[in-house]
Amino acid sequence: MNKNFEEPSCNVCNNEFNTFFKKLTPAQIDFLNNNKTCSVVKKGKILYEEGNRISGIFCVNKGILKIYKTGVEGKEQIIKFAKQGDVIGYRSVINGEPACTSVKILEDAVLCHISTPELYHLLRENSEFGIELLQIACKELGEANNYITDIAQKSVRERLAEILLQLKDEFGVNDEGLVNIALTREELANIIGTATESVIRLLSEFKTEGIIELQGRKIKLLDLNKLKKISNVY
Amino acid sequence: MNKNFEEPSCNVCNNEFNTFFKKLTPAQIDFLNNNKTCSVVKKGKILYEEGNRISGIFCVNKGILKIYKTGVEGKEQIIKFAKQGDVIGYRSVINGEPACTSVKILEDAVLCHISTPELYHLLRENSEFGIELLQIACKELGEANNYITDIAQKSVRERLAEILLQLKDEFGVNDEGLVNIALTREELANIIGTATESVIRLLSEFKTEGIIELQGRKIKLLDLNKLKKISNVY
DNA sequence: CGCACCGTTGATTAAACTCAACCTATGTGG
DNA sequence: CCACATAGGTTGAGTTTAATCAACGGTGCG
Repeated sequence: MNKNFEEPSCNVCNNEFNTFFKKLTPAQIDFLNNNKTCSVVKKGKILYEEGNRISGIFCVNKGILKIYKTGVEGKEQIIKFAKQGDVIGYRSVINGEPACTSVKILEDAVLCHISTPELYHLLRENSEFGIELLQIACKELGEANNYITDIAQKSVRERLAEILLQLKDEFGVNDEGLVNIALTREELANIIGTATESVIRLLSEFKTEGIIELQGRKIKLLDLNKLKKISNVY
Repeated sequence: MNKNFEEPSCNVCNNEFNTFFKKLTPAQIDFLNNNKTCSVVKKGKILYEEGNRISGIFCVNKGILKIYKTGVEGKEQIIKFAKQGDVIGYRSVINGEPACTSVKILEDAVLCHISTPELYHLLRENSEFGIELLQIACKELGEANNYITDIAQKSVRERLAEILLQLKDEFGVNDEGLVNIALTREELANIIGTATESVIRLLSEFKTEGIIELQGRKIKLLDLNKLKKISNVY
């Protein structure tokens, strides 16, 4: 845990991102600020693994995190990503269970840790805060349900198109139009639940069809309408 | 809405099932009792559909409900079932969105309706109640994540075996050893995300292998260990 | 009686996985 | 500095799984 950096203030996160603690009183925000512990975590590090007991939740101030499960024969299934303003680990903390996912840092991150007792203190003291967290959980639940339907019913081609659009929406594009997240082909495969080779073949099909452009791991979406059509999203 | 029946009391549900309102004060339980509206809903009825605005949540006092989404080309994807003690509809109410699932009654049900303002009143007044609902949401979220991994990685055979075990755990068996839920072959297919014919073929395989016994729509699991082995659950 | 729904089986097709080989870039140790 | 190892990316061939299409039997109901 590197401490040679300026710790982000909860007020700043609160103002700049759409955080889940926006209903806290100033005094409660101070409480958070005084009790949280922040750290810089380097790319490649594993924050925690499936089965670990975790001592609290993490707020993401900076960076990109990959949240995944390990399925049959060790195959990784990516559940979601977390970035600036997101909170992770609350599921395990709230249910008092070991983590059911692992978390790996994809881009150097700044994370703030709120311990379980501190979280519960705030949840008990401020019911609006609990409602806020409930909203996050319900939002994720809706997304998970959509995802189940997609994986169960759509072809790999449809799912890949859909994921490319989602990644663009979630991470945006840089000034060259490249989507702001660099994933290996294998990681893309582990999101949509397919084999690496299938992703490679489909990406090069999309490229041939002029729908996308590839620059190593970075992808530019050239024809959003075609992608939407392929993905069957309305 | 048939009113010729005895309305269940929240106290009774609270004592007999593991409900999410066990942290309410007696006064708050009274508030619920006085404000809820109960109804008998017959098998086959659709309680609400994807896209509907719903005016509150439902507690299940009796019956079995099927919660599903409509995916590509109208194909149904079953997300989960609800029974005695379960609560449904909270995701939409909390997020202030239209329902993202449809609900159909599979077995005659007794349902109690709590309106959105009443729910929020209790959530604001009693933070422990909010935590309780948060726990339910987090539990479902964990199940959804497991399900995503299963559908993405396991074969149809593995998934069918797993679902049979889950249905037994969730609904139990009657005195003849038959699992207490009657689903059509198509519905089984719509849980695991496959074609009806595939389910039929696999069920008859399992039967030939002496793993299960079929009596119309009712299923008896004869060899749990083999099923666990097939399903790859540890 | 005839229609609708469900269940079943067989034959064929298509989607996607697996396996294998090979290439490139990058990093490591002798 | 070279030899080698490692990880990621790509392509082709062959195989497997599961979907699709089609036909048909049973059951219940208006």
